[in-house]
Amino acid sequence: MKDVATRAGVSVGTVSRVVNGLPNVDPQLESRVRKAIDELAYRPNAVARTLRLRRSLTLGLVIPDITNPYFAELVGAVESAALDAGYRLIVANSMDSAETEGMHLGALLDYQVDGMILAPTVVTEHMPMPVTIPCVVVDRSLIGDRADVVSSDNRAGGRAAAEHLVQLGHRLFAIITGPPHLSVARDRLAGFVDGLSAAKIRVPEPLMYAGSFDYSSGEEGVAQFIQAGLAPTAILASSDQQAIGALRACIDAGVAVPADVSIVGFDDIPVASLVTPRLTTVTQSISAIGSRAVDLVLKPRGGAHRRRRVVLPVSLTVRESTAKPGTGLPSAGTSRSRRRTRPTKSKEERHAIA
Amino acid sequence: MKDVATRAGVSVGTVSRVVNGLPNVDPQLESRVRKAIDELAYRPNAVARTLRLRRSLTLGLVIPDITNPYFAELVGAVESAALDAGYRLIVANSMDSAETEGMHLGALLDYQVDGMILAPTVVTEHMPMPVTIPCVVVDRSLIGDRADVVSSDNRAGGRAAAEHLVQLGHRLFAIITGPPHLSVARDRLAGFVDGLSAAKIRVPEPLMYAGSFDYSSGEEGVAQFIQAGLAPTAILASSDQQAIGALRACIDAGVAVPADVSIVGFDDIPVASLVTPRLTTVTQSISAIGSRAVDLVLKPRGGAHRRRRVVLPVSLTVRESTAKPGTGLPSAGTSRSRRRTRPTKSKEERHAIA
DNA sequence: AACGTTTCATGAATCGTTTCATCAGAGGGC
DNA sequence: GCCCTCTGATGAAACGATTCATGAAACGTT
Repeated sequence: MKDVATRAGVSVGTVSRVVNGLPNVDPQLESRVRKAIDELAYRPNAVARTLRLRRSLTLGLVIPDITNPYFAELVGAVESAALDAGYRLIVANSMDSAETEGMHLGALLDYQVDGMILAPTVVTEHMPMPVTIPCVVVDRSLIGDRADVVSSDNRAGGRAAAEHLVQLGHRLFAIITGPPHLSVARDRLAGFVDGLSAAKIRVPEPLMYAGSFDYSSGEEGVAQFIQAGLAPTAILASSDQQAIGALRACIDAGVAVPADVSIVGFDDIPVASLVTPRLTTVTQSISAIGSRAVDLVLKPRGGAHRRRRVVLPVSLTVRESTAKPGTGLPSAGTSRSRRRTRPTKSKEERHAIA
Repeated sequence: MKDVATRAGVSVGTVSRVVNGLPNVDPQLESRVRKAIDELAYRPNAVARTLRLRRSLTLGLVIPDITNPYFAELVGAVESAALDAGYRLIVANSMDSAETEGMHLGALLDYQVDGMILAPTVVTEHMPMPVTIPCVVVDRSLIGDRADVVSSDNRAGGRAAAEHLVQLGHRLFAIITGPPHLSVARDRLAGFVDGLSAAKIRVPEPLMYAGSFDYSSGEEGVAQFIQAGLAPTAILASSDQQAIGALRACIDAGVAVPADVSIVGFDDIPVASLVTPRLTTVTQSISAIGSRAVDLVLKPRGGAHRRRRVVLPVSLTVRESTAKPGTGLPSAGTSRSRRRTRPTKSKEERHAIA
């Protein structure tokens, strides 16, 4: 900037005013300055600007796992909302580790981000929650925390999924839930239970499986249900990844979906409409979550107000993975299932290439 | 920092030396300073430090589409490699737009990142390539560019995929390629052609479809092949997303995979082993790409050297989507395919939830 | 006692911006 | 000619860290 100033024969102050489009600058000088800027290919140093302005025009986003398609979508949504608002975004990935998460949080603070959006991995009461900058939690909410929250109406979604299956005639259900300490998981489960108990249905203990939201939990859940030998005709999964894993396990066990067993997922990630059968699932509007979160973080509530809580509507998308009740899952010990329970490893060959 | 200094009764210089663990500081003073730091919950301002040090300990990564599972994995790999090297990562998403990409590039430069890793959307000769900081291109390489490159051995992968199918007995192939201006797409195609021409096989024009790497290109490709009416028995896709889309289209057209038609993908994204049938595909080691890229960017070549090029080996993972040749794709006009060509829209219902 | 070394602490300059107080000059009104 | 106002440009002081030259004390050696 100093170089630009000397080249244009003005002071740095004037260059600054040209760059920022402030008034009170002689048109002739302005063009001289612009010329110098072009010639020197000058670009303002955002770090110095941040230091002086004490705002970085940057938001931080911390997510548990970028590899999860749901969060990948969330990143996209938040980034474009932030961009629209004139902010840039730093994404950090905690890899489901509380420690990494805390590290990222601190680093983002050190980086002077103007606000933070986070989808926490863990509930930590003593999380070093940045009181200094606005902060909103998405998807999952922290217990006893004072941060604003935006999430989908997980409970209503769960209820709708359950009601849909009940309406199709199902009576014996299996449920795959997420990590119990996450509110998303609890809310979805509560929704399932709501919908089922309205029809006086209870789910027996062995037909509940608590895992994480990933593919393998779906497979593990189904393995457990088969062990239980109760032959449920429908599976309520708490994420599409779980549902796809469950689907995989059903097929491996020789169970036809939806003819024998119905499955419903949650989230509506892109691949949900590509698997066979296409997944019936609860779709949430990720772009709405992203833009509301950015809204909240950028328009902080006045000090005294209570924490804000935005709950966004979801919808049920009925595709091909649900139908009238069939024969249900097989029991362990059936030759059919015993023979084909986990063929994954055995059927995969890996060939190095010279 | 000044506050810490006055509270501990020392100068800011001393505080700085304590914080950075520099020698020549009296143990007694040091403990006073540490106490003050704790009491004031002082955290160093990374922005000021960057300004002074002229390095941010930060790397930038620009990718075309975070929603693509391949890039999501890449982000994870690069981030953990960067973290291991003591750097943090800013990820930017160009959403497949050259303009956004340029914007992000500039913004990262303004942010004084110490190095840049990019998977460019477009080949722009006059891309404002940052000569000022080290920069490496991953996955795709720019034509005529001077940046270092790390990528998988796409050509060998393509060849292996083709040879695998030839070996199974296939003679009539269809190929789905990626955007022709991307070197990844060209290399994979060249590999397919290598493998096929070794067996004296040529692919007729109507059985080549050039799309992007996403799901829908796979579906569109199969639609075109069916129109062509040549009944190929195997499909070589240039990405797993394409392969999954193609698989979807086959199933919708009543074609059994792999009984009627074999499909092989490329990348080995996580969901590739979950769809039915599990995808035979070329697996690349994304974590290797990530760590090599970080290596290169952090250890810049001396000025005079030629551009470096790292090509990583791939392997062929044989799963369930390939088998001996079957009846092949149906022709357009077959009642079977006509009736069931695009049922997607018709079979999906969306229910709002009160 | 004079001198040289070593060990620590200090203060000031610096990084590249923004912004505020100041000031020079032009123009108008009397 | 004097005073006032207004426009536009300047220089210097921040912002929060690092670092370098300087200097003060302590200690050995001669």
